[in-house]
Amino acid sequence: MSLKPSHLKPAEIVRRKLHAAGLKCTPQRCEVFEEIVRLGGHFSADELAERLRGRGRGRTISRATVYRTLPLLVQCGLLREVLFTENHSHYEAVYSREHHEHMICIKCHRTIEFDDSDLERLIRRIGRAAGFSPVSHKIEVYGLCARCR
Amino acid sequence: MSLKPSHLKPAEIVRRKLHAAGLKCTPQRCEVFEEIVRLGGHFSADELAERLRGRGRGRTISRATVYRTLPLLVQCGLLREVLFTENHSHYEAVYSREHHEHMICIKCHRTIEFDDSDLERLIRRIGRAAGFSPVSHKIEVYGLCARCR
DNA sequence: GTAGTTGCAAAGCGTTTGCATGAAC
DNA sequence: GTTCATGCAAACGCTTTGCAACTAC
Repeated sequence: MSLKPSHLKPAEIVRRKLHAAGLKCTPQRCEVFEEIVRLGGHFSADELAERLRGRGRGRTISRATVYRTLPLLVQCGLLREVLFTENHSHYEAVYSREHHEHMICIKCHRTIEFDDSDLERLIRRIGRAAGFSPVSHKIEVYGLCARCR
Repeated sequence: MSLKPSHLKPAEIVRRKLHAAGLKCTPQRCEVFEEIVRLGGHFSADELAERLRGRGRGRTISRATVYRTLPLLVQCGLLREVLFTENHSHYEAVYSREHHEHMICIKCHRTIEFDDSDLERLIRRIGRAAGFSPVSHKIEVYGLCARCR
């Protein structure tokens, strides 16, 4: 990431990123991203739409707009998709978070985030060895968390 | 896997596994599994239901039965879920296939299967280090395949 | 002014479920 | 005979879309 999020407001980040991608910046898109930053973790499109429906300061943000905006934010590198275990998309902000993977407890469904540089390196090496140019990846480990064992 | 699939017909495999799990063995369940073995790769529930609808030798297999059967086959270790990129479940047979991960081309959407023992070992080690008892995992690497570069 | 975005409501699609019938054990 | 599986059709929940009004640029 070239932008230093800590020095910029979410609204400004999203404005720059959208423009960089040749997309228009609208109040709705800003508010979608601001809400994502506010909630700070994983979320489903539906969940987010629900939060924004109540939160409409003056204007309402329709479910359709949320669904249309999220793929755009992924496209301009502000979000990524995660946790495809359930049958609907989940996202999280790339902004202000380091890359990480997920461990998911098969009993309590809590998720633990982790990162491991050896793992990252190995994944890239394996990809290249297969004639592949790795761009991104997703690792999910299922098992019992410390509390549930 | 304790069963040696190469020595047994799919119908026999599924019969044993279902009984071992205390589930009934029905012609429909056998045919579902036979069709899965026949097609040999990934598939969605819907896709499979479609194939089985035409294929009904004598009896038809309803979409509902397919949807009800797949989780049972996962439960008794014959299938696993994979590729959650799309918004519907995908499965593949565990039978006769070694554990493997997926690389997915972001351009042509072809998938390449791979396996790496270092990677497997590392994943398990990281899990344990976090106080986690890893049971299974899923790795998806996205990028450009050799042909699309 | 133009191209693109929004909200609404309706449609879409994969999946699940209630119920009466039927089959496995 | 009892318990569980099946097929059908209807319901479900998340997501997408057509359209007319509106807004960023």
